[in-house]
Amino acid sequence: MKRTRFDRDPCPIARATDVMGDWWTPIIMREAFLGASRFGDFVDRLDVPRATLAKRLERLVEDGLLSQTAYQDNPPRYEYRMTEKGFAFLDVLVAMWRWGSEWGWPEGRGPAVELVDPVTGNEIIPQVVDVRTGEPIDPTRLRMQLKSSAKRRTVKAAEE
Amino acid sequence: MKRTRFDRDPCPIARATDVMGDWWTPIIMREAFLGASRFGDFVDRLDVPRATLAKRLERLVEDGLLSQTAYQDNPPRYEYRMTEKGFAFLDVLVAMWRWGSEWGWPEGRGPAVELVDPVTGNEIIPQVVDVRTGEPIDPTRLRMQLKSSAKRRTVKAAEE
DNA sequence: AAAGTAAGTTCAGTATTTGAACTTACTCGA
DNA sequence: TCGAGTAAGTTCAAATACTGAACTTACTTT
Repeated sequence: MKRTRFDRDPCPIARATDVMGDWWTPIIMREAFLGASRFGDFVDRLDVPRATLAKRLERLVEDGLLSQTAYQDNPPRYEYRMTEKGFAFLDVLVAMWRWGSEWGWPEGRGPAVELVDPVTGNEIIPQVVDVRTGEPIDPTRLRMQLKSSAKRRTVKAAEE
Repeated sequence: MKRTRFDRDPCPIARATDVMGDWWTPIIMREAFLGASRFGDFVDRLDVPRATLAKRLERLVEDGLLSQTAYQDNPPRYEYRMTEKGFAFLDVLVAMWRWGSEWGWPEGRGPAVELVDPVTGNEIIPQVVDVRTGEPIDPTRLRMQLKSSAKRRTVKAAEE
């Protein structure tokens, strides 16, 4: 019996879960973003078990969030770098940051870290919005449904 | 040996990972948001193993993302409902949706589902932005650091 | 009275995670 | 040139976690 995989699921949330739902993976991506690139960088920063780390890096490379570049041949040694797909994933990490900051500590306390723009020095406060309106997502006005293109096709088929 | 927990980690991403990094949890939260409330609702919609589901619901209640309300006494039966903390988590799901939609399918294909506003009928395209500027997060201008309040205290101490 | 329902729990077999020790192929300093 | 050090894994055994199927409990319906 292996773990149920979501990589063929029609829902984008399930597909994302399949990639980043492995224990340690979001934290490994955080460190990759913060500059870790070699195996030892991750080991030094994270006390993650080496066996687990090796498996996670392998999968992240397979899934295209990290790329592997040899920096030495014998023995072969690699550097792991964020790909475009990996950078895009940052939005998820940042949404987790926001939620974790707001809800991850007991009342009255909060994290001792913050997000800043190194150019302006301003604090960055992430928020998820709708591109069309620029407004935050309203949970009471959010539905998931078959795409209108698929719907249209169905309607069209029904009309014929 | 038990799994390394991140619920005391100083990083908000780690705290979020601790809650939602369990396999099935994001998908269970998706269904809860879509209206599932009883044990059987989740079983019907998700073919999740009942034992796993029971454990996840228990932990989500413990962590305050779902609340448990008895709708019958003997035998005791509960309804699981989203709390404010659970609704806030929707931002993370929605960020996962966006990333999953864009990167979870092979080139040229995409998911057959979409997010819509049921009032206007418009598609909702989620994006993570900085509240201050309204602009998307630029991965090259994002640093995580000790909070300025902590820094200020240090600077002040140094000045004295 | 028998069958069905709802929400779990129990079970045994796999799979995964963990920490510690081991491996490989250099590189450096004495 | 010998021994120690480094880097990136791999291997191992023990502990957990996940899975699907069967079981339980206390009603409710036919």
